[in-house]
Amino acid sequence: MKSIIEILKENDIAPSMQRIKILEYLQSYKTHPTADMIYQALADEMPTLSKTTVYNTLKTFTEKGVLMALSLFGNEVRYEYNTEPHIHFKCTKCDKIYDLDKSFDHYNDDLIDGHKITEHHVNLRGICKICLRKVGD
Amino acid sequence: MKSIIEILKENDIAPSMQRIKILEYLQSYKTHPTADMIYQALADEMPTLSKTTVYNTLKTFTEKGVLMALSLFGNEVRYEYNTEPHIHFKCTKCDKIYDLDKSFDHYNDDLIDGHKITEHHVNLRGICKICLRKVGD
DNA sequence: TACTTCTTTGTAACGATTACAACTTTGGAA
DNA sequence: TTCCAAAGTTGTAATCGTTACAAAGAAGTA
Ligand SMILES: [Mn+2]
Ligand SMILES: [Mn+2]
Ligand SMILES: [Zn+2]
Ligand SMILES: [Zn+2]
Repeated sequence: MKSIIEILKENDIAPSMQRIKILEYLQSYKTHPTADMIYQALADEMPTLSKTTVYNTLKTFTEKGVLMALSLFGNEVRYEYNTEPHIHFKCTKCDKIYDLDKSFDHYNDDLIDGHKITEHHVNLRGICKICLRKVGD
Repeated sequence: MKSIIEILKENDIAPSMQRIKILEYLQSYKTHPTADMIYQALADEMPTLSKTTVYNTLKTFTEKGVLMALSLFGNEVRYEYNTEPHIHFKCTKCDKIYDLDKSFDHYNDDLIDGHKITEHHVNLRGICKICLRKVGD
């Protein structure tokens, strides 16, 4: 598997400690965290880390295509390490985000009604299986 | 066609002047406006209107199912008067939002992997036909 | 070394939204 | 009618996520 430093270099991003740790975090935790969640998670290990650095880094990563930024019902942006196209489901009870591997037609690089499509997101909302079970109690 | 007052009453919402004007606006202008855009548009006609009222009203309408709230790439919520399921496309150049009538499998009321689906959004991003033409210049 | 550029940091500012408490309107009892 | 409780509206302050900015630090290069 490709190392984090290799991934960064391939994308013309200098591999600073901050950037390595942030990408490492997103590679390990597939929870679609917000910038703040990432900051909180790394703050112990890196006491001098600045939240601005987290935002800067996420911006850089997203622009270079290393990460995907998601807008999933709410006014905060969530990030994930880039993977195959997949569907997102967010539970209205517990706010957890699930990846669904259901297939769907995706139109990236297509032209629809004359518009050039560069991103395609399918976002579902509802009550997750765990919360459904709790409601039944 | 059903009157605005009828729509409100059917949904157990008392038809105040503010609520009528806000729903009227969303019925007439299919631009997926933000709360602030609605406020700005109505402020001339209703000088005492409060932005809080706009937020309260949009919340009520959304909870009652009169409106749909959309999260389309960005940290502000957009609203539209409820219609048939359709795809949204947002231009990264001009930020305009287009409705696309392309059909897609939608899973409302279905169960996927044990999760109960209540909302299904398909959001595309790219460069709209108008901005594509400008780029060519 | 000195210089340039990139990166990080802390603070302030910003935009969207919510909390809250006071005020106003409404729709029934009495 | 008059009175009151509930519902609705308003303005202000607070909060949250994010961005702007300028200073400080690190790294690379001649
Ligand atoms: Mn995902
Ligand atoms: Mn629409
Ligand atoms: Zn849940
Ligand atoms: Zn455009």
